[in-house]
Amino acid sequence: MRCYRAAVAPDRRVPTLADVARHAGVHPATVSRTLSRPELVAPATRAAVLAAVEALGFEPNLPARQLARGRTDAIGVVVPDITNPYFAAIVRAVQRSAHDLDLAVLIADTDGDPAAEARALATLARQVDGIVAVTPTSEPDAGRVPVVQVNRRSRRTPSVVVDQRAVVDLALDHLAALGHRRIAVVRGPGTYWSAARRDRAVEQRAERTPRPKLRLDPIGPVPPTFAGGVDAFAAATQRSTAVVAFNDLQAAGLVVAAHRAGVAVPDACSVIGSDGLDIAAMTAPGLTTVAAPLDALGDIAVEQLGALLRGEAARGVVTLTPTLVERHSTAAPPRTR
Amino acid sequence: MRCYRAAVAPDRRVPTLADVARHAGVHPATVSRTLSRPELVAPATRAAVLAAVEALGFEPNLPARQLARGRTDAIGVVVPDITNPYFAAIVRAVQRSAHDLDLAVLIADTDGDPAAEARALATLARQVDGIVAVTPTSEPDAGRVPVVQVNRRSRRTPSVVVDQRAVVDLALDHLAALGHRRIAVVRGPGTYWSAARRDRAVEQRAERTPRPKLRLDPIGPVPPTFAGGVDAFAAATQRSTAVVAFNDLQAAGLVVAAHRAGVAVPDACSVIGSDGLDIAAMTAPGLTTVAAPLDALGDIAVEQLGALLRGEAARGVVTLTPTLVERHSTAAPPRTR
DNA sequence: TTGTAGGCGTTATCAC
DNA sequence: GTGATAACGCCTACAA
Repeated sequence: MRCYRAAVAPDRRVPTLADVARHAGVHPATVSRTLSRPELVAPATRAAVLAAVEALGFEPNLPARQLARGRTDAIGVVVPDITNPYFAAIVRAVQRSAHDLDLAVLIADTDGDPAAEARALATLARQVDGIVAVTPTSEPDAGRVPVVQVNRRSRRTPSVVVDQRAVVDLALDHLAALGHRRIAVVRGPGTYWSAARRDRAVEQRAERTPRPKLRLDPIGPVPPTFAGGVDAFAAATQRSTAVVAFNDLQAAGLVVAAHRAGVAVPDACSVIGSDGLDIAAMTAPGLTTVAAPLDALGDIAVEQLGALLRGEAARGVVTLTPTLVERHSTAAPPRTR
Repeated sequence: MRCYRAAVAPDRRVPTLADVARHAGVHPATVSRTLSRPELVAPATRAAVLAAVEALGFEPNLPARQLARGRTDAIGVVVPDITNPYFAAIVRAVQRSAHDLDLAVLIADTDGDPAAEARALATLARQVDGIVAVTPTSEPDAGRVPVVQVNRRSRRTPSVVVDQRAVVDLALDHLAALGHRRIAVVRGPGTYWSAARRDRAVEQRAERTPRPKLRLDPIGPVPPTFAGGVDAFAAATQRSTAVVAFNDLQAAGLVVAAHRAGVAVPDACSVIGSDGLDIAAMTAPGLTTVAAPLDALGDIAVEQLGALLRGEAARGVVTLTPTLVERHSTAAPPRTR
């Protein structure tokens, strides 16, 4: 069996600023300046320095730079589960935006465990300048570094959230327009900030009683997973002609459970999801869903964090508006046909 | 609107080793020792130091430590797209294993762009001790830091791969046992190492002609996506009674396309996926699939990298064996019923 | 425009 | 067992 070893440079250690300076015949400080503030250095020396940098293949040692500068130029992002497409989408957006700001991204996956979350925060806090926390179930405390929260608002930190009332209205208005009058609304976990928020929106909607008047059946709380959706199907379709899921995973579960039960979607039962994940397009029929602006969620979180890092004030709470994506899991209720 | 600023400690700067030393009435070196090699310090002093650490809320400055130690205790992982559940699963595994080794994880998402990939590698290489590269389309060159590749073998670096021949055999044997004799095999992108590998396995299988003799229809190359699967459906079912997809995303697309075309799965057409993602359980019918040991892929990659970092030799190539997960997208071909 | 010098916070090698 | 001291590699007033 072939074996491999770390490719240790056989003789030459990695070049430092001093090496470059020697090679270019200038002082180390000049090299440093050439790299960080080129405009402060004469074109001729600059060229010489850059040539030397090139020749030696010099790359600044980041820990040294971080130590001297007092910052890491990295941010952390903590999510419960990176394999959940919802969080993956946010992480991707964060990663991109951070990259545009020349910030590295450290990631921590907490498995949804509050203890792991606290640990992750503490660990991250020591090696990044700021943190984007996507922690549905608990409020993060990162100690010294600034935090921006996604999908949870708090008094202590800026945050960017999705307007849950708009989610509810978009879903219910759509179903109402199709002719549904009795609608099951699947609740998310009681521990989720956004679920609590949505519950309230549903209650308020019931109180506001806009026309047409809807009868709303709260179901659950139900885990925000595919399995949760499967399990909730029976209860959800007991009395209602349509179901609003807490998220797309649940909605996909509902659709599959309907299929198994021989219930036609959307003809016998409408299902509407939430989040607008890619998988919503991958069910049969394709899922009508209330799409959250996932990229924007991440982008704005990073933007806010960037402002904080520059010492600027960040807006307290940014509320993003969802949009309805119509596919084929919703239609008029059976009796009106 | 409420505004927030970075929580700058109003008066007290963050405590350093020297502060702790002063507080405990010992020399800074003793504090350092207490933290990194407690067994070398007298119990009494140790207690005093730890008390001081506690009292001041001291946490070592990582960049300083990294500079002094000459290592970062972090690894990087680069993937084409973190929102692809396949890569997300690997990242999760990497993240966990790394955590167990007290290594932080930096993540880079390259969007499948080779240029971005090279950039990501270069950037990562400067801030981590090693890299796990999941780059299906190209061979990474990270310069000075050791690299372990996932799902691609190379002469230069250790790697951990899935046995593509076993994937092919598992899928074809399963279909053959059900009675299928003419089977479409959807090819992955020509740029993927694993796709090339699988193509070869398919060819070899055709040559080996085990009984029963199968007629294999290669389809594509087809993008390894849901849309790719949808598009490939017509061609794949032209002449065959079963389709082997390149991965689960494609398989899900095939199933949905079948549904749209009014073709019953598995009664009229069997579909088998590959990878064993969560979404394979989320289609209707549930996807029979050849599951790759995704967690093991990540775990072993980190393990190998860990060995490299400790200066030990790593095994050259670790080949992992997939397993068949039977669900409900495969059945006997129509004519045998 | 460039050089000087001190410091960033920790570790490691010595003596004591 | 503990203290002194010199790196680690870079940055940045400040001086020239």
